[in-house]
Amino acid sequence: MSRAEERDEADCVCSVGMKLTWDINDPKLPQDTKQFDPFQEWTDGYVRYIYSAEDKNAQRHLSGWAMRNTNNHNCQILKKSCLGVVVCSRGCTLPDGSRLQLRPAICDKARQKQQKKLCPSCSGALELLPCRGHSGYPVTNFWRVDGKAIFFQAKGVHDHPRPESKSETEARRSSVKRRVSSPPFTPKRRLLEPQALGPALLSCVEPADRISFIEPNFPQHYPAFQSPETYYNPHNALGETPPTLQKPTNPRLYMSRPGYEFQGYLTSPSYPVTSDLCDPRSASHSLDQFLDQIRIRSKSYSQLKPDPGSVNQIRNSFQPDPEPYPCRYPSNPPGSPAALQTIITTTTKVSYQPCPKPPAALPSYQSCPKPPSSLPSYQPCAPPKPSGLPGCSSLLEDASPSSYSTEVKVTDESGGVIKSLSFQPEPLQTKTERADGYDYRYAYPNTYRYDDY
DNA sequence: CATTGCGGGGGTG
DNA sequence: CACCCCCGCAATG
Repeated sequence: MSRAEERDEADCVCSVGMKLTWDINDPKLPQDTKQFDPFQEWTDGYVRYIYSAEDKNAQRHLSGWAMRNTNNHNCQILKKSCLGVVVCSRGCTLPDGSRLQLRPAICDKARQKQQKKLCPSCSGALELLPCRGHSGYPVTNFWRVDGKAIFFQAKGVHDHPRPESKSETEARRSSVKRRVSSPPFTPKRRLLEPQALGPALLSCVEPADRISFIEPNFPQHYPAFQSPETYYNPHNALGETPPTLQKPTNPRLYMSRPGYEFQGYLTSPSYPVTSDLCDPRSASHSLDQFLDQIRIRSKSYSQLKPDPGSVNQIRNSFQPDPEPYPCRYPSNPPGSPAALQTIITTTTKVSYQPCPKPPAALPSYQSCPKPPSSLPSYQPCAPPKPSGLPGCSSLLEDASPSSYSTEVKVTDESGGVIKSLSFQPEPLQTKTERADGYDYRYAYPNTYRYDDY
């Protein structure tokens, strides 16, 4: 009966995590969460989820993206940053038409070694496309255990194609090993990413993998069959959980990396700027998103790395924003009224102010050797208890399925205070995401194409 | 051998 | 001070 399932499959427009207003740095996170989000393998954008502490994948802090541990000197919160993706520097096309997009090794050494290898397809050099999706820095994921929940928050929008998922990489490894003893398929393809193999390989090495990785309520991420439409939206194409939670493909994602000349990863400069505003993510006035937009719009595409400095200035002048990120409404066309509403409404953000250290009562993320007295740099934390706002828990309680059972239900999720964004939502034309003619298959080769088979 | 998490430490604005 | 990154270490598989 799983409430979560019911909700996801239905028309929930918002993840449990997004429904509530919280920030990973809050001294107190929403308690008494009654619903959890199904695990999200490929999160992208500024999202938050609340997983059950029982969720294996969440426990492992898994992600489809290659995330490496980053020291944030805060043992309560685990921070990981994206390593990007390893591609063929020639941008060659694999036999099946897709492109090589390997998962960067997490270990620095292993990664260097990995990059010395040659493209299995054209023998060209491999190249690591670093992630700069978060104001010029890699996208970051934060994990924090609190009570029976595992809070997840992501910051940034990946500006590079997806690498193999972890399970794919593992599958490839084991299959490569196996091949040594008895090669079942064409060796050449074997050397390529599993995704290039399509169902064939998957069917032989993936099942267990996938099952272990994907929770019951997790749709398979490699649809056996895909309609032509689906792959326009790589996220959906991958059958990600609540399609609703996935952002529409964003053409700009591949624009900000002018340094790379292989066309495969670049879109035409004439990408629709408006997509930003059509994108639910743009609806947020959170600092991060704000920065992102500024960066994307004002920086010419010629600058590889927006200097973090200027970004920081903006950041500093902007109060940290425990921002209620707007919900996504994937199942809803961006141009639909409901979507529009979602876009233009958002919860009032609470001003941030330094708050007294939580009385060391913070549930420790993991055994934290440090004496509680010296709680590691705890952010200028949390919105002071918005006196006017209902507590999170009560919110939760109220968040009965009925209160958000339709996409149209967009208000009040965070406590009732709603306001419109400072920037006008553009006329929501039913954006054509491929206005630039960009072929997302290359951006997201992981997206199987039905014609591959 | 790779992954994961921890934590010291340097650099920057 | 917050944030970024690098590095090495240890446990684990």
